[in-house]
Amino acid sequence: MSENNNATILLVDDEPDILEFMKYNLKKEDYHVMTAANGKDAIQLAKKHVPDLILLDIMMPEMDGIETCKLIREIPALKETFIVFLTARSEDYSQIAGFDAGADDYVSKPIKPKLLLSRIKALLRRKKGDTVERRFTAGDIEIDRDQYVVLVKGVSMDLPRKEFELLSLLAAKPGRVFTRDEILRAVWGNDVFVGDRTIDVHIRKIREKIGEDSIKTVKGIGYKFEF
Amino acid sequence: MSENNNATILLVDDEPDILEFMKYNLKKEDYHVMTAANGKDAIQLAKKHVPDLILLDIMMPEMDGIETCKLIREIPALKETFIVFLTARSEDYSQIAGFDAGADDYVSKPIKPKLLLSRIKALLRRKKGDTVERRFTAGDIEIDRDQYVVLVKGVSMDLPRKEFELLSLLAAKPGRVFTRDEILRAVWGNDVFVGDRTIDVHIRKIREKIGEDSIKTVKGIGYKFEF
DNA sequence: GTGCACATTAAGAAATTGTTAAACCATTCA
DNA sequence: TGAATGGTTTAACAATTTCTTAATGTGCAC
Repeated sequence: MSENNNATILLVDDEPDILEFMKYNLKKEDYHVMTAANGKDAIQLAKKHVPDLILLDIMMPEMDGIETCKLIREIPALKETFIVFLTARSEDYSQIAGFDAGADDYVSKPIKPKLLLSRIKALLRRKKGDTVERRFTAGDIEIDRDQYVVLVKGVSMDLPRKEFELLSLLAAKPGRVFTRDEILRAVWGNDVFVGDRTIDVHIRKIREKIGEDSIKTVKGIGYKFEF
Repeated sequence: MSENNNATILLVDDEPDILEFMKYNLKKEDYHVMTAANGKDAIQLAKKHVPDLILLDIMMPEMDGIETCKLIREIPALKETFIVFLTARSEDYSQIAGFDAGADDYVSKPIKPKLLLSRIKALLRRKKGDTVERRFTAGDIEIDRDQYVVLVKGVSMDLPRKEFELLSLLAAKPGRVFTRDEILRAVWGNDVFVGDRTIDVHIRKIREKIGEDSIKTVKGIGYKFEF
């Protein structure tokens, strides 16, 4: 059974067979798929229907993947879009200069559907441009994203994922109020819908663990972290 | 019981009370402690008896911590020395520009001995400018990548390749969480994809051999090595 | 008092990891 | 070549943890 992946993926490759093959595999996973046979078409399409992720073959006649990638990166509307390069196996990771061009990942041919899908999933899970501090302090709590722990007055405790992300979000900007919508988008992602009370429950658990008045309720708006 | 910390630490602070307090705590842990009340003296001392780590108060009359730090960083003999800033709570992490000046870490006042000590330990554990150590120790396991051997409490045991690489990866950065994706790429390579449970099985075997709680599960994220 | 927004709790759903055994694979050795 | 061996991966299922929901309570504003 496939999950609900409503993300849109743009496939760019000059070989129709590969295009078909990948399209088949992606559709099976409920992704919305668009295809283009060259860089120029790809850019046109991407501008029109902004995709969440672009799978870009490196070797293409006329405009190659690197070139296409650079052009895409200059389009403001596509700032949030992930770009994954498809490379021939022989090409070396460090050689391809794909990352300089603005790629987020690369997968080498021949394509293994399972690998490709897991990579796509991993990318879509994280949000673009999320340059969060790896470690910061707020009052007497300290958050270390590398270790995935929060220290309360120097004592380490580990919160489960949602609690950690939620606290992390609030504590990163002490005093600033986050609306429920903001919290939802940041912690749960753009296309996840959970009940109204779900956030409350997580807040409750955090308060239980790090102190009742660490997180303040701003009625009608949302929550904020204060110290 | 304190371990054998023969590292030398230079304490720099203009407040005698704080100096005493920290000296007491560090000595209790068997560190060799030197103190200085201002930046100038600190530099003199550091040149003479090269310390492993310098604890440097930011706010000091005459020459402040930042300035002192910059000067220290220009002394070749102190290239390997870690510098940790002591900041007042209110000062913001990003504002202090301490990292630009060449600091390796910072701890905010009021000083909590436990936190401070754990930071110091963490720093001293890794050697300055280390990429992938060929040989390193983490808790009571010791890994020698050249000989492909791991010693547990001094007893050598040979793990098969995958287990060795996996343990090696985690133990090289104690405390830091590695996601399954990261582990896959590091141990199996970028192009290989193995089933979801494969990593678990290897983790299990490692735990069997070097102790159940050597590797900690961080649900929803990955694994980390701790001691 | 009524309505609205949030708080609390406990239960069951969902997701993730643990465990085991067996299949698979490559290499060595007779 | 063909067992034998040790290592790796898979698959099935168990165990566990985390998440979400739903029901109910509380307090404040109008």
